[in-house]
Amino acid sequence: MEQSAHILVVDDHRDIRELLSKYLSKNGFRVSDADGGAKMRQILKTAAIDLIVLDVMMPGEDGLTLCRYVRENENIPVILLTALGEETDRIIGLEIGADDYLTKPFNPRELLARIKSVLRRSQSMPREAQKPDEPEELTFDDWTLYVHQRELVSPDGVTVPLSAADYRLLITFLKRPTMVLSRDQLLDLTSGRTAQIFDRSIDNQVSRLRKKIEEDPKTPKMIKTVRGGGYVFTARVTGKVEDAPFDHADEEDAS
Amino acid sequence: MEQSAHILVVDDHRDIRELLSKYLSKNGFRVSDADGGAKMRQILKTAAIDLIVLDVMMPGEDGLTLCRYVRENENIPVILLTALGEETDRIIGLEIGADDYLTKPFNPRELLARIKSVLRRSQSMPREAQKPDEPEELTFDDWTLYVHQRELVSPDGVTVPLSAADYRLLITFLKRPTMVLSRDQLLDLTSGRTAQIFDRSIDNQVSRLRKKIEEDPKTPKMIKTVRGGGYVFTARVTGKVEDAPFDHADEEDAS
DNA sequence: GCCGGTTGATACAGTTGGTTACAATTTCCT
DNA sequence: AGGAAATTGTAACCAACTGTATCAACCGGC
Repeated sequence: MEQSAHILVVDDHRDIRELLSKYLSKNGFRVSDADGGAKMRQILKTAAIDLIVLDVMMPGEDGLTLCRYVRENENIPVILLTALGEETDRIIGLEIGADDYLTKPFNPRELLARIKSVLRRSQSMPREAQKPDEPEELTFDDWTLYVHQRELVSPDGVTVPLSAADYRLLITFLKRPTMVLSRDQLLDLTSGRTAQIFDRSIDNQVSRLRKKIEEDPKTPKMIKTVRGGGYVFTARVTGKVEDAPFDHADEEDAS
Repeated sequence: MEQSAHILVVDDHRDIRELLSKYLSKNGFRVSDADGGAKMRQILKTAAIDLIVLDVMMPGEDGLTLCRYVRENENIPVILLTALGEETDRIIGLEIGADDYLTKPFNPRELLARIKSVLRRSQSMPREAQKPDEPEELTFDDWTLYVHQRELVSPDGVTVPLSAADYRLLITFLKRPTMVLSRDQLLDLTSGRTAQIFDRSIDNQVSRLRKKIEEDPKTPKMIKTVRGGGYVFTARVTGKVEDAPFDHADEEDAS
């Protein structure tokens, strides 16, 4: 982290984005911006963002949703911008895991101060440590997924190659065992996309993953279908946390 | 896939209940209401509730207590109604796990907006929190249903394949043994649908399930018909809880 | 550019479950 | 008791849903 931090500004108002971008870059930050969730996710995939400034009030996916998404899928501090009096948002925002918030209208200098403070905090105390008990190995039905290595080892000890999509789908399931996940949710959780009308890509992905991990893919034991509902991961999952301070090789999803 | 969400309004004032019920159903929601904790619990047993609107100020069990109860026993988002200025309640409410709150007096349209927002959030991002003490195995008359695995094993130890609908119906019964459930309730509990006039799908589903688990489907021992009333599951059900193996915390540490 | 691997789209076959229709059963009413 | 009406059981049908083979677009690495 020798060079300046890279800030992502997410706001639906173009003028605010431009204002903030200009102001922040004048103050030595690298800045990207996004007008909504889709763009945000795209940028997160292609750039190493250090901090996100996120407006709560946005059409479509609101800021809280996106904040939670970031929390779930990335490891990047978030500062929320809330409208005056939206105390709910403020409190919920912090509960969801925002690192700070600012009430609009705000003084840009104030934002600058918060950004520096949050960056200082998150650098001195790597968030990896804050993120409680992120398991390093996940075991299910005699299989083991070594999360950091993205390596899946079968009950016989054979390493099964997982493609990027396989891995994303599998870990999405492993984090939510026994929970029925709709295709929409799976699509959102694995690739951040929203489903097209006749989108069958999740079915395909499930089918492919089943071929790799199910003994008999025709009668799956672990990934069960819920007609009209989606899929469930039914095997018992146990997570093992090692106390290795590790830098996330994990966040760079397929770019 | 979704039809209209089913909202439960809990308030001790009859006029508020009626007002909200009317307003919400006019806006396309299905609504039930309860005047207190007892009724609330009863409804939660017999209907598939998607969201609860809960008044904090109530005689007897207050809203915060009930909110905590819901959090611990169900997986349903809660919106709290608090009196003006009761900031304590609000904050405690959110800490207890309410998903939003509204200060009385409020504009019904505001409530509507919050409801939609919470529903959107809870649908796009399923909460990972799991209900504690959820039985893992349910045994009835020498049969065993492995809940997480969605697998049913007969007295001879044979695994009987259950379709998604079979499973939903069976577990609905197993959770409510000796309770007469009307077709309407069963339909709501199994698929969240509301019955059409000549809806016989539950009868069919019962018939199909009987063929799988009754020794003699013509004279059922477990799923009995209550003419004019619905169906009852009459076998004795015992549940076995294994200690939760993996309480994966992606739950954020409250600041 | 070529090659192996990955992933989404498409197509088609196999399943599921809601609907319908009708038979069987129960209730109710003379 | 006899018969009509209401209720329930279930077979059969079919639309909707799901599994997966196949193909095409794409991507990274030589």
